[in-house]
Amino acid sequence: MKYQHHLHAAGSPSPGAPLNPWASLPPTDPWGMHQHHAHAHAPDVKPPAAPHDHRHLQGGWHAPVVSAHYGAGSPVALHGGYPVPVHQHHMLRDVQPSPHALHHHHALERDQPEEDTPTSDDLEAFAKQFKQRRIKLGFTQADVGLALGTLYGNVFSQTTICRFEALQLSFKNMCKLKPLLQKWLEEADSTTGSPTSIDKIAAQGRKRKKRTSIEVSVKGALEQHFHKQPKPSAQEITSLADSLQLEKEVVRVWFCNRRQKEKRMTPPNTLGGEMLEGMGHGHYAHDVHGSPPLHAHSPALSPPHSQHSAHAHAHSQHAPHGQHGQHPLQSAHTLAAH
DNA sequence: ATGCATGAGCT
DNA sequence: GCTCATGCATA
Repeated sequence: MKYQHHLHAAGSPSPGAPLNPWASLPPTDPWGMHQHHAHAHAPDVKPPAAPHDHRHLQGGWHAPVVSAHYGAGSPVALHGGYPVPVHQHHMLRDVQPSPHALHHHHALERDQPEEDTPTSDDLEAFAKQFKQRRIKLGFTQADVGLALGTLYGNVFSQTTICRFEALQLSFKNMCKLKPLLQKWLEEADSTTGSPTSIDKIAAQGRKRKKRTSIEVSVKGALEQHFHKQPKPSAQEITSLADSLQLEKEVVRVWFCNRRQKEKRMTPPNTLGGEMLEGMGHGHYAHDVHGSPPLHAHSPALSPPHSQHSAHAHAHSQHAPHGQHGQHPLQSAHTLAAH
């Protein structure tokens, strides 16, 4: 029960959407934020008012109610505060279509596939195109994230932009972000040459747990268990955590994150070291950095079929398997010294 | 570029 | 307690 319910409105984010009237911050701040500006430029910004305004994502992200007093008065304030090589616009919009971009339509203008749900291939093509142009224009992933906030009210981190470009988000998530990035691309394109600096506010102050680093050997053990039981019970987690000498919470989160990975568009390689036998040369099924061969229908890949049943019950939680059997074989290797 | 983490929203 | 979107911190 995930996708079915509310179908996203990814198709039309209504380009004509009025610019957000920057609202003011709500009095309630779950974030102990109140920190003065961190001049220069903070690594990233996080609107204190709405960390991530998910009030109801995918139902069609609504308008921005983000707060933030970005000193941006202009609708188009990009650049984060570093020299931006202002390039001239040129470049065609057409950038190497996928070898299989066969749309019996016109091979031209393949921006908005139709008006609704894009296909995995559309996303893949767009992501690639996006990255290319972004770079040509001289923007970093962080810049784009910020610009989106200034432009539409939804700020995103470098991480998210990066993951979008690498197709490391769920299909649904990709669909949600595409329209925004697409719009940004247009804006950035027509604005090539109007550097506007904005202020970033540094809202931080949250006490985040220090990232616990899990040893490789331990990760291997976790991977192994994951293959046997992707969704261990609380009890199993406890004992597993115990035997691995990790906090239960850490283990629980690890599994959650691991599961999420399985659902990305670009599936993780759960390869052990099993393919080293027999073949003296390792040749992976696919190149992680070159041409993503993501073509098998993975759970996250299957676009929500144009089904408009207002009721859900078919839960797609399933585990379609099909490409699922990536082989558990994970060498446990060395013991963990601790 | 990614690993671990937080949190909203559901169940 | 899970899923999902998202990001700080880090490699």
